[in-house]
Amino acid sequence: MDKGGTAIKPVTVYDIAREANVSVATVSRVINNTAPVKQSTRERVMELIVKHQFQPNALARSLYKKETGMIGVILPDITNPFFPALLAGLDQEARSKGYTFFLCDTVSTNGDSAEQYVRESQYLSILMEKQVDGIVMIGGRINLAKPSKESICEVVEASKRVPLLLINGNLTGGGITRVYADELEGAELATQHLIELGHEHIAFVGGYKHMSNTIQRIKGYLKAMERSGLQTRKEWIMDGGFSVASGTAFMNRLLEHSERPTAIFCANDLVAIGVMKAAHKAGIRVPEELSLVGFDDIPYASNSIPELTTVSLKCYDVGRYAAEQLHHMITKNKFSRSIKVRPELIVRESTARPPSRM
Amino acid sequence: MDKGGTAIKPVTVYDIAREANVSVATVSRVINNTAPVKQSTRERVMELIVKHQFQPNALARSLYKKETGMIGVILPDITNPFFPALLAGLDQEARSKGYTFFLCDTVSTNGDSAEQYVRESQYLSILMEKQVDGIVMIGGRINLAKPSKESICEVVEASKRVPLLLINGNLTGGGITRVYADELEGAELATQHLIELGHEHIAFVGGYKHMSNTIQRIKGYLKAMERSGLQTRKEWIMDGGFSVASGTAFMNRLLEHSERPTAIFCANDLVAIGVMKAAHKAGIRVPEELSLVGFDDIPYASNSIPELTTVSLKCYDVGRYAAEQLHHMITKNKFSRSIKVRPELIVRESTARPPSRM
DNA sequence: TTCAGAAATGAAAGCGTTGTCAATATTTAT
DNA sequence: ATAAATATTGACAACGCTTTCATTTCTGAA
Repeated sequence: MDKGGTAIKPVTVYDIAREANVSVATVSRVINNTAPVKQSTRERVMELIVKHQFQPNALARSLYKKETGMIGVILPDITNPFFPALLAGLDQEARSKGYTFFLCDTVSTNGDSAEQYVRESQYLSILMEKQVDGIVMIGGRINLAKPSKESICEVVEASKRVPLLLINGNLTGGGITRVYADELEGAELATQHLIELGHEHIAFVGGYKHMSNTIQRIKGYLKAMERSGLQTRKEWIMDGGFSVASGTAFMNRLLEHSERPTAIFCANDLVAIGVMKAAHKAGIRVPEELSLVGFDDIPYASNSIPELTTVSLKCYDVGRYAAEQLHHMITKNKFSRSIKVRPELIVRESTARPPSRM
Repeated sequence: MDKGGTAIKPVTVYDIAREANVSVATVSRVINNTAPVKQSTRERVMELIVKHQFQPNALARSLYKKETGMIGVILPDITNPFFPALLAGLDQEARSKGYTFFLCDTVSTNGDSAEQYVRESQYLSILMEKQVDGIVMIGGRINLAKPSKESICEVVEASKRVPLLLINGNLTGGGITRVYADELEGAELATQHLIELGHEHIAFVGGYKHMSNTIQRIKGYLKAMERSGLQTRKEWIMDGGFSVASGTAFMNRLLEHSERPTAIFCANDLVAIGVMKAAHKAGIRVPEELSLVGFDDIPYASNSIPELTTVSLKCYDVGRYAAEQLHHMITKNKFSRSIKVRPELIVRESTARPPSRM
């Protein structure tokens, strides 16, 4: 247990107390301003504290106080540009309330989602053992269209022990508080935009049909199409990925047929960018010959050429609300109500009227 | 301190011990396999542990053992696509050794760097109070060309109390262990590549001259230019940002003059993308009329149209080495030697021979 | 049966804080 | 000067765990 050599022996309240000729209680009082201390002794203690650069041991404090000021965040992949905005919102709000984050990225290097799920479980345990004040879960298993019985059980069980909040995802049972974006409405918005521009042949590509977010987006797309009495085609609804690479693959598959849609609604921005690349390579101009709308409004969406029309899920707001709700759950220990946040269409350059028929 | 209502009263070793009719010592022994326990009692205790889903309190354990298994990471902005790869490397290596991360993002919402620096200090304190086993600092103040006396002092002071490792940055004094990419060599590589393609008129744009990374990159650029006896011009060396927006601004400024470079080496990929956008708007084709090389090899570099030639700083490796070194410092308590990792040129589509003169 | 040695267990100290409660020092009022 | 306040302070238990050291229980050999 001893690490030998170079480390300075940490100074404790006892050291300070001894040297200042007071009791540890008094030292504690000046540190925390928790009770009046005579001016002269306060100064004496303070001096020693700065002299020794004394830093109270948060473990001991938390052990006694039963609060750590830490919030654990479990997310599937920090690399996904979708998350930083969410985290920024969470952070902003949580920091102002004195919390600090414990980030747990469950991404598996080999992309194996089974491995990812076990890491979610592991982190859930670790966070509880570390006595975090609350836990936020984003994506991963809770994002499955059909979460397994065990997943639900595990999360519900955890939520009984520690304030736990779900962001986005699909774990609606068990009375767990959620803060989530209305993906269905977002998809409707996107599709409606295309329709209003005059498009009638609209494809949907991207995502995974076993994930709830994809299902919601497809539902929204279908709803908008139906409302306008527009036909949809099986071959024009494709899933199989959220990446740029999958986007180019989708587009290339679309290109194999003689008939092509005049607009594509992509499951997310990355896919849209992939589609844009493939279109570019095939000599198809966006938006003149092909309109594209993405989803998520990742920072890069405004960097592409042309800039991408997309729908913002208001991640920053989602994060803020989540932190607010969680704080409420921690301090009042109530199950808060779930919050749905409404998305917003961001029109940029990748959409236009369809090419006129000849 | 009581949070009332819904929370389950946590079960402790005492509860298990009482119900199993053994002492807490025995319970501890079966949990940690730290001494032989009779098979029958081990089973009895185990049963109760799973029955109550007992989870030992990591605070109490760490308090006694003086180790938390946590590594604190202080970085300036998780949003910067440069970091995820670094973190992935760190994470991969550190997790295998049983550590878990404590991520501290010091970004300030209003972009005020002064605020950022105080947050670095705050986090440094918080991490030490939370008794992390080690700390990794990336970017921020340590990245300044001239770090302030106080910064250096503070970091050196911290490094005396806890194993501390710097990634990249410029805090070379004080005998602090660093793991860093050789930015100078990277810049040389990039410039050399352009020169070998036949370019003679090469500009450097981006970065901030008060930051050490920018200075290194400019140095490497100048070194390569000089070696080949190529002229450089004051107006073709511009700094002022690392963002896409600043990139387009640089390009537009370049466009104001009648003479233009045939190639631009950008301080990072984001700037390169901004330049590319501005070039596209001005009707200048990349790479036919203008070659572009970026720096960092962020994931997006291969998503742009055309794909960006850039230099990889081997972030993943840097992260892995850092975790290795830090682990060594934690367990052996030695100051490890600093490690320099060599960058690599990634040739993609944004560079070509210069347009032939007419 | 008896005893040495091994195996299994328990009691209690400590890790570094905070908070309670009682004791002491200092004022203020009489 | 003295009693009755009030303002400061200290001793100690508690937080939940691990580990040391001593004790008890068991094993097999004499």
